Amino acid sequence: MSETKPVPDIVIGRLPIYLRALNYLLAEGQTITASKDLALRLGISSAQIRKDLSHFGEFGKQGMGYDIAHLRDQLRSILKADRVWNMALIGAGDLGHAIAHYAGWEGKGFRIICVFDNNPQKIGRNLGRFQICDIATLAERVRELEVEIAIVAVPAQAAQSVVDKLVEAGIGAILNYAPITVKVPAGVQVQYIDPVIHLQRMTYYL
Amino acid sequence: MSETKPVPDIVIGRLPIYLRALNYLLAEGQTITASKDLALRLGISSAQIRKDLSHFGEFGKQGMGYDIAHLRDQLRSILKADRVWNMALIGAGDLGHAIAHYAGWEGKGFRIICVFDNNPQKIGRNLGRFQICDIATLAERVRELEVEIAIVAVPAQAAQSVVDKLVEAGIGAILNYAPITVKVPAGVQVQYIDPVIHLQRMTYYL
DNA sequence: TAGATTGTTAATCGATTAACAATC
DNA sequence: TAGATTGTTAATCGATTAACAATC
Repeated sequence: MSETKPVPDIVIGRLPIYLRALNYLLAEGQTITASKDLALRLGISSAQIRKDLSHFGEFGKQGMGYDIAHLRDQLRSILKADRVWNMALIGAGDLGHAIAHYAGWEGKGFRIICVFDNNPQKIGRNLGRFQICDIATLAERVRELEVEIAIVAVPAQAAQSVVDKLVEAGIGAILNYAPITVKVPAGVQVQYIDPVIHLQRMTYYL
Repeated sequence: MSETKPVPDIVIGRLPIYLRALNYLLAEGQTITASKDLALRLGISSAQIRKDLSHFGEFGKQGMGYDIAHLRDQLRSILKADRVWNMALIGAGDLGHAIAHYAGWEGKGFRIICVFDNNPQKIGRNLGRFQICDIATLAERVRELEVEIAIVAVPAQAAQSVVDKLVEAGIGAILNYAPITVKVPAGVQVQYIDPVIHLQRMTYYL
């Protein structure tokens, strides 16, 4: 009888946007905000923001709004952004190179701790501060290093087989930069980053 | 009386995914596909694919499915992906560097043709094959070079003012890598790329 | 023809919004 | 207290799906 409906994916998808905005407001030195303020900043209705938050509890005070630091902490907790996540990077090409050097992770609780490739020319060489490992050693290293998230930066043709290996190795979340939709078993999370897709979503309107 | 409802944004958002899959099938040497095939590959219902396409015309044959090359051409035309778009890159930091060197654009009809920064230390220097220009010269260069799309790769604190300058200069589409939601007038397109947002959308489920 | 798949309609499902009592 | 804003309900809106006649 304790049928709790899961929070819709679309709501979860907005929480990181809220969290990002709250961090920004904090950095600006603000301490209080209202759903109307956030709504104006984010281009989302205030009712939607309140409704989204209400899935998780009551974080505001009537007449006052929200304590930014408090709401930030709550969202970090809900999203599990209050801990550090170990990530593996698969693919040591140009794209992998850029991702490995990207600074935006650290400080947000995400860190790349190992890099894999299947090219014998690359294995053993360095990519930034990492030694490139043979993808054949993926499963054991993922276990040893307690990797929970993988970033896929291999060519489209290789992506599905890499993803299969990752799933096999017990990875639960994959950030896929390869320009292809991949198949994963239910329960494994995949998110996509493909700039071309975003650009084509805009050119239609130009 | 010619009230034509615009095609929903969410439908436009899926078209590039379809196009990407069709290109992949073509590269694999296939010539025909059915909505059921695509559905299986993309994790989308076949009814939805057919409905999405029906907004733009009748591209299939009953009993047969779709000619891949033909449907690909149609989608390219709808999305205006059958021409070349000139892009300006704003921000010559680490992220801008990675974006400028990213190879995935060319061949898809997108090309960066100029790079801007506001740092006097950087202006005049080279970023890859580009000489970094003063952002103060943005408007005139955008006009001269017929730039229609901008990629924003500046720190969050600078993003809104850069976006304001871009809008002022007549840019109609912005791909924003800065981790902040920006305000633009109606009619200006913005798409966001922030890996942290994608990662946080997954950790909730882990 | 028989089999398959489209394009489209109507039904279902889910998400957004408007409105307001509760309350700080 | 008066004013403001939350959390939540009910109404609206829009998107997805199931089903099937049309037809290749």
